Amino acid sequence: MSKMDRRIQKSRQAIMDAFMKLMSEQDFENITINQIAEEANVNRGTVYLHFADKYDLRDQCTDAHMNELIRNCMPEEKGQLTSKAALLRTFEYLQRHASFYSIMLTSRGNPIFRNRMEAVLQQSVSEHLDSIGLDRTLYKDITVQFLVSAGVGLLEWWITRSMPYPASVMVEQFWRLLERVQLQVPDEGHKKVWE
Amino acid sequence: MSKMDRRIQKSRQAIMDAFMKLMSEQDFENITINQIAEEANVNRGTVYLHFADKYDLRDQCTDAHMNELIRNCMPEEKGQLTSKAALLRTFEYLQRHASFYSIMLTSRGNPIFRNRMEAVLQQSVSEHLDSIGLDRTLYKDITVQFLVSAGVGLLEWWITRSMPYPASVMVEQFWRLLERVQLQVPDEGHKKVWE
DNA sequence: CACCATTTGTTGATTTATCAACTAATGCGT
DNA sequence: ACGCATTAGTTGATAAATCAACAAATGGTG
Repeated sequence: MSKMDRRIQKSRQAIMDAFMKLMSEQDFENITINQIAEEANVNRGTVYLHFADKYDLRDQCTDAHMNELIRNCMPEEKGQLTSKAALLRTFEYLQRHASFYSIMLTSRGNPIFRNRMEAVLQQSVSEHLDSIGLDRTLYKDITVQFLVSAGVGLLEWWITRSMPYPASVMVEQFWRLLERVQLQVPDEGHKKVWE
Repeated sequence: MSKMDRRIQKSRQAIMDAFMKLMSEQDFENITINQIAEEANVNRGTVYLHFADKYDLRDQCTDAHMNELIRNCMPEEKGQLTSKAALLRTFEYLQRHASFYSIMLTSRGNPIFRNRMEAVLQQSVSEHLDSIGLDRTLYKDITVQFLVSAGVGLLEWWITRSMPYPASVMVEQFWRLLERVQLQVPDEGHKKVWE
């Protein structure tokens, strides 16, 4: 994965960077391969050498960023998003790369980000639930989807609204909500929060 | 010249940029080809594909910048450095690219910049003297060398002292000195300035 | 609708960059 | 002076990028 010919890395990066730049300037559908190649200073054919078309480029671009996110925020094996530290890293990472994620999230009509993000969290949350043992009255798949939707939705909300709160506040609030559904060991004692 | 394969332009540029970066950090003699290749993100062999060795790289780097200077400051054919406008463009250009020129000028022991600059001005000044007709009592070659040394020396002085005056002041002062040796038509009337 | 320009993909021949492997040279410390 | 490690160049096989030329699709304008 990391032992590729230098040229393909450079070309891919140049093309992706060019694509992102164009995405920040105009609507996705209006972007042409010619523009991308020109902006990337790459022959048009080279684009097709790496990407099937615009859409494939958009998807791979998303995936690349998503992998970076995982690599940076959840260095532990089996991407654990279930510690406060990891959560904070993630929010801060998104904040640093807001230029990308806000573009990807605000371009209406492609739920790619949401889908990929959900897929990533699906596994992470599922494994976590296995490890802590779930209340017998709760269906696992339903609980997973509930938590994943909540998490991704919260992230999207935060990004698309230009991060109205600092990452630390978001993590704190999110953590409290997780405690309420009793899927985390409470920080302090075992007092029931909804009595 | 400008219709080359994209790859060679990119490679040459990357290598030259890397070289300049290293020049700003350490002494020329201590720079290795390995460092250059690594900094440029290029295979070591690629360096040798474009440059014979360190010294060739240093020279070509100088020439490239020099050609850029000429192209930007003296767009007229036969590089005329004999108008106030061209002079101002030149000083301002040097100011913009001070990062390069101050490095090249302060690296002791290689008069490459001075030599190339003089060569460029030699021709320019020589042609100018032909066009305005020289005082019979003055030898042309001597006059040329006098003016060229003065000009280049002034440039070096300005750059190496971190441009203590704005470009406009330098041009104004330089122009007045040129007037004093009566190789320029005075801006205002024909009054003798040294009477 | 028809026209025209642009874009889209594809192809094959060519050039360039990459990599690994090698020898020679240089330098550095013991 | 002797090893020992790094650097300097070189080489040949391979992979990638370039370019030009192509046919097909698209999209706006009269």
